[in-house]
Amino acid sequence: LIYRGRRMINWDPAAQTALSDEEVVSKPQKGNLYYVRYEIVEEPGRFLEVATTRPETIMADVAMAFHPSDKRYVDLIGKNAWRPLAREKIPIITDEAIDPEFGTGVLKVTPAHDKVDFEIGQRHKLPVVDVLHADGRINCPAVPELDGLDRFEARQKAAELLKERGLLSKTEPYENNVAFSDRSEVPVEPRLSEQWFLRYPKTKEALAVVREHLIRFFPGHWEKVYAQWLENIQDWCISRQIWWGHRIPAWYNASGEVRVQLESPGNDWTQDPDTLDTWFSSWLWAYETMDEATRKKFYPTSVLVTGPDIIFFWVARMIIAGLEFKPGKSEKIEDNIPFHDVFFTGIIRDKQGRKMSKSLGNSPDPLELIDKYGADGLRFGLMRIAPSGQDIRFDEKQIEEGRNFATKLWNVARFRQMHGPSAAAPKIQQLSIFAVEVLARLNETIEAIETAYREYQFNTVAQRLYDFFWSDYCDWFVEAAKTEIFSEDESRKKSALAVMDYVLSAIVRLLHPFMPHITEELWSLLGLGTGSIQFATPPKKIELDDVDLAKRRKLVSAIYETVQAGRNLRAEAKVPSNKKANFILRAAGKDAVSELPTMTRLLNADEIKLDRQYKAKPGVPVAMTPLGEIFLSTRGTDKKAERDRLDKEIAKIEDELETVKTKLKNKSFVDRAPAAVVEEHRRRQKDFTAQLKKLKEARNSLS
RNA sequence: GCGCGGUUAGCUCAGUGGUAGAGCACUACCUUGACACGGUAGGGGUCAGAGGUUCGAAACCUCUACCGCGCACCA
Repeated sequence: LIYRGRRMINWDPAAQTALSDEEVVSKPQKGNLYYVRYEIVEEPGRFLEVATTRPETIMADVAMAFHPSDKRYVDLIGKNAWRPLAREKIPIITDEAIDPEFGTGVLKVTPAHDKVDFEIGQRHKLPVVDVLHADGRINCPAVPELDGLDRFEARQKAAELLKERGLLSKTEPYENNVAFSDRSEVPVEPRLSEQWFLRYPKTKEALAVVREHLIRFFPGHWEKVYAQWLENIQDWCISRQIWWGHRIPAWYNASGEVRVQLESPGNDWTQDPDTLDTWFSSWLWAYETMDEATRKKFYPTSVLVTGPDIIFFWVARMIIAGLEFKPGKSEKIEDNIPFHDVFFTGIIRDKQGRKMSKSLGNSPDPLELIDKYGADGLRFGLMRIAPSGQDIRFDEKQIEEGRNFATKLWNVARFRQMHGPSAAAPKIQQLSIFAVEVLARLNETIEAIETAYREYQFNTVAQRLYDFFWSDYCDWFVEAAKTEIFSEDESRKKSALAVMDYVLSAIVRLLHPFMPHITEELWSLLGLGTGSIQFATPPKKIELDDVDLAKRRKLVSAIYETVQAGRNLRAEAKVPSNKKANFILRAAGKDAVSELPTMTRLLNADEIKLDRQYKAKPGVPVAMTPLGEIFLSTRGTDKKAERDRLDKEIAKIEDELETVKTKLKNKSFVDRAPAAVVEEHRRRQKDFTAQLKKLKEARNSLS
């Protein structure tokens, strides 16, 4: 598997070490394309022109080449050209690797400094002439003007030399991709060098365990990236000419023998001075962190959480290492894989979409963010915007939302604390319909969260908790429950507080992974762990089957809708928020009678009069609700304003009615759509028609 | 060149076939007995474009455009 060999590798001239393919990144670079003339030895005065970006390596040219089918140069096959720097005869050959479309269709073959050229050299048994030092300076005493110069200075100088000699016909600006060292950020040199390599074992198995989902990737599309890498995998150059890292356990003696072992074989042996690629050490991490006996038994990791940028460096290699090297390897392949799930996080980018980096200085300081928004605010804000597998565009606004959420949580707890102890857990049948509603929604939230957790959708978990807490709990339940909390009836009050506690404790526990500090604090401050209600961790869905759940929930949503319609009337009629208003409800049934006090509170009303016979004066603002018509009796009559409002409302509903009608007239829809969908449309048609009739009556009374 | 994402409100983004959503920003009203880091109401979208599948498409399929990323090439 592991061998030492002399091959073309990626060389970092700044760090002066070999690199693996994964440590090389290509970047577009602006440069020049130099058109250089090589004189034909056999035909003085005739020149072969070649386009190159690297005139400083001309001294290392060992041949000129073009594509065998290229008719322009056929007569030159077998002839020679004069190398213009370090003048020497070099053969003219043909090779399939040359692209006739590029430049002049002629390539200068420089096996020492280019991978493709090296391969051409091998095919044609050409020599390798190396004209670079390890640090990237020119090594060519034959051309004293260039010898010792840095490769980039030499490029300029070489072009000047050629120009002086009339061998440079033109220079064009040119942009190409240049391979850079990820480590030193300088262009890499392809270099023939003696290094240690690994021929990857178990690549087929590594592909299979992911394809067959013994290891699952989240999100799944990274499987394809992983597969693509494994399918095109090349041997891994594992030796580094740097001093930090594990020293390579290879020993040499004077007669050229090599031994690979941990201990020195004897005095006349010297150890390889090189170290191992840091990832060659890291890929053993899954089991090598444990002692000898333990690592034979199991892997401690079930889930690997990491960034997709190290899928090749680490994830893929850990899988391979597990399959090949796991101590106490089992017959069963699933026992040898180092983890079962891999969760790829997004990479946090700045507002412009750039990766955060020290050199750009675009990373926010976490400590400053914590100062401003709190540790929990930061954590929650981040979790809520962490989309599965997408990169995250960082915006401080989103952390601010996290802080606001934490403040909201703190404040509702403070409100709760002002109202003393709660009762023992009340029977479901005795709860208000609003309490039943919030408990039902808590159940739905718990269910949704569990599903999301299973798929590592942490943003969904955070979002569901955010919505449930802020909207269902604070905006609706707590506001509705104030009727009972502020009532004289102690038992009703305590029973409402008990539900507040129950739901709040569930919220605190569900939020704990996202906001550990504030939830811990509230848990003890509010005594949520010591009350009379027994709490399950994690919170379980509460049993609601024994009440007439659907009926109660339908009434709650009718009430909430009516409240919203009433609030809208207030706002439209410009009744200031701090002024009490009066409403009249012309309702068909009496379901809502017992809930009028709560509706009155939610509407900031003096009273809501239930009047089945109410004859509205023309111009009294009215809205249609599931409970009936609600009138805003506070504002006398402004016929014009009311007419405009009704017209707008009528137009809106007519529009929706039209959509529904069209669908129901469509025979294929009625025949083919699921019965429930058709039923839903029929119900809406009925509702809209009824609403429209009443709205039009009100409208007509105004004209 | 091959592959993977993306394109939804001014901004950042949710949304896996059935009435287009959230937060911020914006407009109006409000410091009312938890909260102005707040409450209530409202305005704002032919869901990048074209074609197809379907009773029905933001969603599924095909193509195109643009943005981002990876791999390969890069004389």
